[in-house]
Amino acid sequence: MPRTGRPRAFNRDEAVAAAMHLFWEHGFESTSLAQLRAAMGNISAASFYAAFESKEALFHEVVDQYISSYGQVSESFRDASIPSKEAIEQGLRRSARMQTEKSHPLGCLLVLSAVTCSPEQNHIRLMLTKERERVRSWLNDCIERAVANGELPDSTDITAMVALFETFLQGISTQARDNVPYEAIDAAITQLMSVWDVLSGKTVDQG
Amino acid sequence: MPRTGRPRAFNRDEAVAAAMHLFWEHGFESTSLAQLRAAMGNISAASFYAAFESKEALFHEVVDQYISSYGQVSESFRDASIPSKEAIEQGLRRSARMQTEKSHPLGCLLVLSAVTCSPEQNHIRLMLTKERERVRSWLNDCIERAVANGELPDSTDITAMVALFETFLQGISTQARDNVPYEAIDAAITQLMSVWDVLSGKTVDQG
DNA sequence: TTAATTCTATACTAATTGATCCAGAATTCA
DNA sequence: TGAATTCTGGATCAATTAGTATAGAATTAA
Repeated sequence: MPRTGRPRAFNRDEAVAAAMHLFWEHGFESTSLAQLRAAMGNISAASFYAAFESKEALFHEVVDQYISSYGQVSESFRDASIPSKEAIEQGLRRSARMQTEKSHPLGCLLVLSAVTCSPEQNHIRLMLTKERERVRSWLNDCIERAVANGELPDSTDITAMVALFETFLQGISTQARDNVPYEAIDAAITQLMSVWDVLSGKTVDQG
Repeated sequence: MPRTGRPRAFNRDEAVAAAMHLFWEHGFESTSLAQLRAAMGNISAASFYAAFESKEALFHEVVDQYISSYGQVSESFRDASIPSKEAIEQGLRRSARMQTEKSHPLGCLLVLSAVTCSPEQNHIRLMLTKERERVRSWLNDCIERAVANGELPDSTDITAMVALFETFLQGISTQARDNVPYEAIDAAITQLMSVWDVLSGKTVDQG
């Protein structure tokens, strides 16, 4: 927020959004500064570094921006006001829908943009791992809640259920990248949720 | 197979294996030629190009090698000699075990080594997508078999079931990378397979 | 009007990227 | 032995990588 000085010639928020799309599509390392600067409005290297400090600092900003926008779909897992089953189902369906939207790159930025990287950039990968672990802990809490309030029996293997839903959730990214349509993933979620009914002891009759 | 000429000073198979580990760990683009040459026995650039033609050609060779070794775990999906449920369960458990082994990089090379890449290398990504589609078609055939022989009812939503298992399968790569232990994924597979029993009309009693 | 401040254009850096060239070394075959 | 063949060491290539230095332009506050 400079009170004085020459005003910036480009829109910072728009520039970050453009960078997000590039990082999302191509990953952190495979996105070059030249591409970034071009997409951010053909800004000069000097302008870039004056505004964002470094490629890595920009990426951090992009991740924050992603989490507080597209990433909100997984907030469903934290919604304690609805049954845990609903929370999980909603989180999965919203994730699948968001990740298959055509208005932005396919899949999840937190899963895709640095699953692999060079040793020098490993801290970037670990940073995204930490973000994924946050989501995992929400899923864990959600299922613990279900056991606590009787939605699921005490004998529930919580670790297994967390791994079940999180593995599926993370798989959506690759599915989306491979152009599997939303409808197919959505139908798979319907099947997946029947695991819950089996556990909760409901009589399930499908077929 | 040269009949004459100066013999190669390094073991070609070992070199390919070393390259596989690097591509697997860091991905296609993030693995540099310098790293490759170092890991392949400190061979010179000339030796590298004489033996492998290019980085891309080497990667193709690595993918072939991977498919006919570690990748064999998904051959279970093609095993028509056992019930489809068993085939799928076995394929998933073997994949989970292989991908969490400590003797090589975590996760699946076909899923991880080029999910994202620069536009110039997009054909590499598409090549791996095709390999994943082969596995998908095996899963599809496997489930169609189950419906054909009465293992699953005619009303089964085949697309949904394929998407269910394949999404989970692909999610294992990220889970493995995030150091989720085999036991947790294995327990998740147990839960996942109960979807099959629900569909097939078995009375399921867990909990 | 002037000083302080902040941004931008241009040129540039050192290091690294994948890849090539060439001279010489090591082998087989005749 | 000598010719043909194949590999290796070392120098080199143009292009690209992330990032910087500098000078001047554009703004605000006094």
